[in-house]
Amino acid sequence: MIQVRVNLESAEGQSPKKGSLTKTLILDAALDIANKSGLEGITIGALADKVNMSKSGVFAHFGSREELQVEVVRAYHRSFQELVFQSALLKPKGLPRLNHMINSWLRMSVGENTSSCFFIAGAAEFDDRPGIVRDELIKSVQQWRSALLRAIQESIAIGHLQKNVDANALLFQIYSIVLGAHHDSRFLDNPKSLSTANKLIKQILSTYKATH
Amino acid sequence: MIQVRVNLESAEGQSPKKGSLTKTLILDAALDIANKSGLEGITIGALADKVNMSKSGVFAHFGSREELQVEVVRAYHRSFQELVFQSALLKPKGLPRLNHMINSWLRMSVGENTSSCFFIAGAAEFDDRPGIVRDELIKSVQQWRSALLRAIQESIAIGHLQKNVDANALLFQIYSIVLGAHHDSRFLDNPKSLSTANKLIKQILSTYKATH
DNA sequence: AATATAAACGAACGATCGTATTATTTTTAC
DNA sequence: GTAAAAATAATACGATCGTTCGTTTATATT
Repeated sequence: MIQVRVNLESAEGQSPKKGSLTKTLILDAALDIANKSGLEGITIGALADKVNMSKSGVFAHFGSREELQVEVVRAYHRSFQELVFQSALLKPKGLPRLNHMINSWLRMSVGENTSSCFFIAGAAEFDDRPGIVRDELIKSVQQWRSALLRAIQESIAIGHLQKNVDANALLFQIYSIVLGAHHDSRFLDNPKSLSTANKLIKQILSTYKATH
Repeated sequence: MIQVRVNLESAEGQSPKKGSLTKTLILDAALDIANKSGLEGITIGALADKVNMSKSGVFAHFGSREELQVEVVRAYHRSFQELVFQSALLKPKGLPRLNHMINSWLRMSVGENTSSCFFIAGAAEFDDRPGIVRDELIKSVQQWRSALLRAIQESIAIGHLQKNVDANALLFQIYSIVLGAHHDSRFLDNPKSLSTANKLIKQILSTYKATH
């Protein structure tokens, strides 16, 4: 199981300043809540209980609940980058890397635990709610989609996939399958959704595979 | 644009009894709200404003907000049945019927308007919230999936699709694409999502098409 | 027309939420 | 060790929510 944790961004100053320590603690707890109940499930009161602080104490670290949610998205994005994206860069370009990206993303989104992918759950939560949280989510999702698209294009350029493959269409197809797995797993409680998605992606990619 | 309306279920008694009239009115307004803001966007106060009634007046028609939401799901299901499913039965069995089901569903979910498919939006809203609303949603979705599966199986039996097609896998694939289109349209504001989905489904079905 | 029933209202309650204000404690810096 | 600064707490406010209750109005029945 892939677990998301906050990596504190103590880049600039080298004195952690205690305050940023607890802020990390709070964000960690917020990630936990959001994993189970979505970003809208993050309530300052519940968060305060979880970290044994007063509401106002928690609140003071962020200017508003919206800002808190934005920071949660950012924290998740950083972890996602690390766990899914950067680890895929260790794999060789082309299909190996693309496959690795998809697989770890799938495991993260449709894992055996109750957790869920923010990019998917958040999209549904905020698709009709404009604001900075939605903006931050879109930014993250587009970045992730760009990474996937790049991996597809590289697979084509290298010769792993056929030259005439429509990269954008394939991206849409892959993204849809992950959405489908997420849906079947979380909503319909279908335990086979992960393997179904894996099989399907394998099949699709093999269809597009270049004959060498 | 496909518009969802409440068809009052005055099957039993033949005197509409005024009360059920306004109940229909309320459900209609609730459908309107839910289309834009989801089932959780249905608030009794907002609903009362919309139909020019008092909160308690609205409330009295349903035992609770949850019951109200359940009735909204049921009302949507009836309309869905009528607009998408029953109209597809007029088409000949096999691929024509299957295509019709998918197309009207897609138009309904990813139309140019701001509306959204309850089965999709509701799934995301209630995938982590147990209760009677979730149960009702699952019931509806499973019914719709069964109908789609049947259409696929008939297409195979008739000989429109190859005999070795995995019906359940194809169902998953189709459902995922609609989810993807919904996602791209609602969250990413991609205006091409409908045509992308249509093209992809056409391509997939043609791959599985039996050579006759 | 009189009566019984159903529908709608108005006001209030209790809970929860985010947030602002003010005070207190703890940490940091010198 | 002491003063400045940062972190946390205590409290309260206003808003919104679903819900309850007693009353009034409208409809149906005889």
